[in-house]
Amino acid sequence: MAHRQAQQRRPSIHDVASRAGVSAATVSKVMAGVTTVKPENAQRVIDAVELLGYRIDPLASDLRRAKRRIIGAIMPEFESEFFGQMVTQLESFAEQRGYTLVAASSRESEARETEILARMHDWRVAGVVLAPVRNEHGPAAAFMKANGMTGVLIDRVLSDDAFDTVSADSASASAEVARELIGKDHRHILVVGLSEQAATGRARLEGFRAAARALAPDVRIDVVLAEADVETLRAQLRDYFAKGERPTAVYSLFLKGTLVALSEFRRRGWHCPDDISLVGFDDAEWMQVTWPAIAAVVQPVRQIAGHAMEALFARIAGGEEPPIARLEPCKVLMRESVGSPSLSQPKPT
Amino acid sequence: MAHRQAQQRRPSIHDVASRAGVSAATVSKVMAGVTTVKPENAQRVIDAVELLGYRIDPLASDLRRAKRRIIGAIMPEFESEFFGQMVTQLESFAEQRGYTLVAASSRESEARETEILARMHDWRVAGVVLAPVRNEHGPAAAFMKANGMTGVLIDRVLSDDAFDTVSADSASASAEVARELIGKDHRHILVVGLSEQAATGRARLEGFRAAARALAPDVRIDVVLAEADVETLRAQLRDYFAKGERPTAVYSLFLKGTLVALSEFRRRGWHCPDDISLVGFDDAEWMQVTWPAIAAVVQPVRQIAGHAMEALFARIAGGEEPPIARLEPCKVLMRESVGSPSLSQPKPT
DNA sequence: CAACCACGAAAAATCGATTTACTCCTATTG
DNA sequence: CAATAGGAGTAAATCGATTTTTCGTGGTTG
Repeated sequence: MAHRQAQQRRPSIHDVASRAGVSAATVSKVMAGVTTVKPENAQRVIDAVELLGYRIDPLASDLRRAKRRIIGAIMPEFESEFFGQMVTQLESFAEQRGYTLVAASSRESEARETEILARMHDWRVAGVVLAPVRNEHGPAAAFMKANGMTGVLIDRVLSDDAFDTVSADSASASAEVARELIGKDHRHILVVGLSEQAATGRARLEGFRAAARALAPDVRIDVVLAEADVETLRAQLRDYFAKGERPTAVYSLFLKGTLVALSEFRRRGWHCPDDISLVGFDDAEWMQVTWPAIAAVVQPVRQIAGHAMEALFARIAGGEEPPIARLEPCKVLMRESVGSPSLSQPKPT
Repeated sequence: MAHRQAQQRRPSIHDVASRAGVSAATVSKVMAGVTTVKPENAQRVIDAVELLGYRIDPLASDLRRAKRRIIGAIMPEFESEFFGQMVTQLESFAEQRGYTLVAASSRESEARETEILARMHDWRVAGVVLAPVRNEHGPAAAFMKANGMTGVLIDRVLSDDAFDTVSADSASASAEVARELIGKDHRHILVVGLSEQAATGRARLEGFRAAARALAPDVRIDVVLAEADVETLRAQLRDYFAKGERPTAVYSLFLKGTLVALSEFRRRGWHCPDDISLVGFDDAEWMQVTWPAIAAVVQPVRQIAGHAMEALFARIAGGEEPPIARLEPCKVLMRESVGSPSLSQPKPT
């Protein structure tokens, strides 16, 4: 029945042991790099490993160890550049430390988020990097707390009393956007976003508002916030413009909002920056090749991922310091979608 | 020393067993839904499970079983919408069957690809969904073959003699693009792509060329193919235009190529579709909100993922039929970036 | 020269399940 | 009524490692 020679069972530690004429324990020690093994025996083990092509089964290995070398990552989605890069980075950092990353998408659902977390808990992962759908106060974080899981919260979070958090410095970046827009003489600005991401969204909004008001007390800042759904935001934005409102600039607090704003502009036949200016939080590759190129806040994905993993591994190693909240500085790329309203005639609605 | 109650060990099957007053074997049977258990005992087990919050440890469970319920997925990158959606879909299908998906990015490197594969082999995954960096003839597929791994190849593949393959029907989609462009009176078309993805790229190119020639024998089709690197392609494209070539339309065989084409257009101050038309293989969300909206070939991600998983699980279940090569039909979305050359004056270079 | 120590290696326990093999019992059948 | 079949359950083996315990051998010391 054995028609394929490759189909045979992989060698186990015992196969190596018997081939090298030692016990399995000795093989284990050699593999772990323990020194108390006679050089001659170590060599025989190494030869046997080489000969048989032996590799440790991480599953069996992890079962016995105290801490399993698996890290879980939960992102709201994989489809955007931001989270795509994030997963890539996290995986790469995990790999560097000999951990396996298991990534899952909560698909913007808090219910799924908790389910996935439960499944990761079943795997007894050493730690979790959670980018919550909503914010740090959701059921997922509560679940982690209740079950004594170790983890780090990223992206749509500000700070937490149980977990380290790492996110972009939304407030500072937004303040810089405000400075740019005010500097270009915008005095009527619309901010669009989602109110669900409570803390982060508010930080972006308030950071923007405070900076703008400080520079130009007469500035008018309108706000269109949808609860959670992008399509609702689209409808609200449509209503807003339909009322005849004509801000000279729009600041979107998140990527999808930028897309929605752009598509509304095109519905109305407005062009950036002549008819209206646009800046969005979150950069994407395409934004620099379109015409006009879209101004955006670039989040430091690498730093966020790096510091998140750093914090996580510190906790896994047993760190007991009070949790810290990290804010990573963003870069604001002012591109062609932003101009000065004074230089162009506002088109009638 | 026990300062946190949540920190305690999770209940094992033995804890449940002793609480229910039965043996571990009985608990295992109840969990597996085996019928040969006295209803009364089954109930006691269920109660104990409920009370202790017991959940099976998939690691321990998999160690004992013949087939481990882990699926590996290897993608060239996570940053693009296509692969992001792909991973999301694959994860969701895996989850439906009670499998855990471990995804890794080869970061467009064949060396990494094989490394990752080796690591997945260490985990003794039940199967692998591999989207190879190059094509089906790379070292990764060879590794899988040599080690008797079961797997499915997707995306940058056409067919293989050892593995099932699933990919977009590049040739038909390209033919449709050709029909559209020829129909709009384009007679000088540039195709840009990467030659590394041999088979797929050639299918797209030949599908396009054949259909175009059939409809308009006088059509001139230029081709700019870079070996593997996007920046090289950019340079070659720049050279091409610098020579004074003025095709009326560009067909990009892959997403990054579309980005490169767009950015070269903007360097030269050309606008779509007045100065030049553009169609790209691979759609993205932003393409419908920019001005102009970019025409694109939409790949059926859901179908590809679904059929890949179907094929994979059939193999895992022991299917021994000869491998089949599936081609999923694409949709071509003609958007504003495509126009008729006759309607506009070509701008001098 | 007996007692003790250190070293290296093997034996055995362990991790948390699943599966096999075996033991009771009860019910059916010839 | 003895024999057999089947149901329900348990003890033990197993998966493939790691870790703890035990053991034997030499060398040192009092």
